[in-house]
Amino acid sequence: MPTDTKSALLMTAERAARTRGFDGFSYADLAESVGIRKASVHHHFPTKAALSVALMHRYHADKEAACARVDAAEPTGGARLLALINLYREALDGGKSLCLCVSFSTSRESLPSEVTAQIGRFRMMMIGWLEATFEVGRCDGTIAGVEDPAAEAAATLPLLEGAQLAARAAENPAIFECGLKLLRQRLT
Amino acid sequence: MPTDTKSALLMTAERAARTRGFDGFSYADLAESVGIRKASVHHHFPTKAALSVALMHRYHADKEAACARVDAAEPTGGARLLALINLYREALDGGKSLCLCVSFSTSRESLPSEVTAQIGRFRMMMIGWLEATFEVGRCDGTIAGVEDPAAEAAATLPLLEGAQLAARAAENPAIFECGLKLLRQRLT
DNA sequence: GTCTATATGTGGATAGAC
DNA sequence: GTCTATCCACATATAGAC
Repeated sequence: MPTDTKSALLMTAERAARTRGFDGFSYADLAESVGIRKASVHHHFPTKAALSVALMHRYHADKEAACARVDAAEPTGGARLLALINLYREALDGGKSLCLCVSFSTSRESLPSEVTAQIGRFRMMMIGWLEATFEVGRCDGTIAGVEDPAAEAAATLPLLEGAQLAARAAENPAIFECGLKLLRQRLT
Repeated sequence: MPTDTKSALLMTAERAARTRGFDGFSYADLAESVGIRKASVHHHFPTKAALSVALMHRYHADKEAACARVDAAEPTGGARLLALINLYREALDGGKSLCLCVSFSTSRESLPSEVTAQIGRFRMMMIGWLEATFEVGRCDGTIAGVEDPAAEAAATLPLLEGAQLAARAAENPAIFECGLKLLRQRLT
């Protein structure tokens, strides 16, 4: 059996939000992509606000699972951080898209307050993972020059997100690489 | 004599774009703020695309001048970089607004390609200034640990922009401070 | 330069039949 | 669950008078 309609809508909506922004797609767009009518989209997600909450919820769970997989696959702090950088590069999709967190952060006014709260929780989760990763890297020596893991974590997430935003604005992934060069040089 | 209508429109539009995004304000909003009618706004800026170009043009010139003033006022690299950080914090306006470059970067789909090009030129200008500043700081010893001024510059602009974006998303300026803590500790 | 009036399109959302 | 049909609000933009 093919993917059910609700999942197809979530997938299509996430891609659209990440490439064109939350205001950049409409129920009409989703309907056409999935092959149903506008009214049917409203059956699955009564309002666009409800859709945004569902998207962010799924995104948080997905990324948290991805970080756990990185921890399981990579023993060193340096390798883990490199894996996260790679995830952000992949999300950039050659300069055409952003991660959902950055995309939603830029659409603040159009989103319900619940999504604002979800964004905050997502960033806290990511910074927590980064802090633990820098701590591991400090101990095993695979990340150079770490003195304050919490401060490193608080700086690394905005760097990743800002580099992604700049690269997408120019539709040029090289900008992402330039921004991350310094950090990458610290990894063994 | 009071500010002329065109300047008033640019000022109002920039504030609106920075707090609510380019898609977050309409000609009706501008008209009401300035005290004229929608059709009169079109007299000054025929299309919203033309308005966006004018905004970005003015913004580039303003920021370039601000950097020049910093250079004139501060002799050391560390003091100059600190002054730039302060400019980005002020643009955050307590967590309510972004700098125009970040705001426009997030509205890519709604903007004419000329603005995309302007954004690219703006970032090149800023990275050039940052590279020169890191070089000065490296020589005079007021920025610690500088080995590659170009890489530092390429990392610092996305950090500033990403930290601003995250702080605005949560409407919490403390997030900006946390992100910049590490960099600030390197300044004398 | 500013106005009234209007054209035209599109957005999110709902009612009610099948 | 999906459809047709429709509502209403608001967006950008234009025509033409003053």
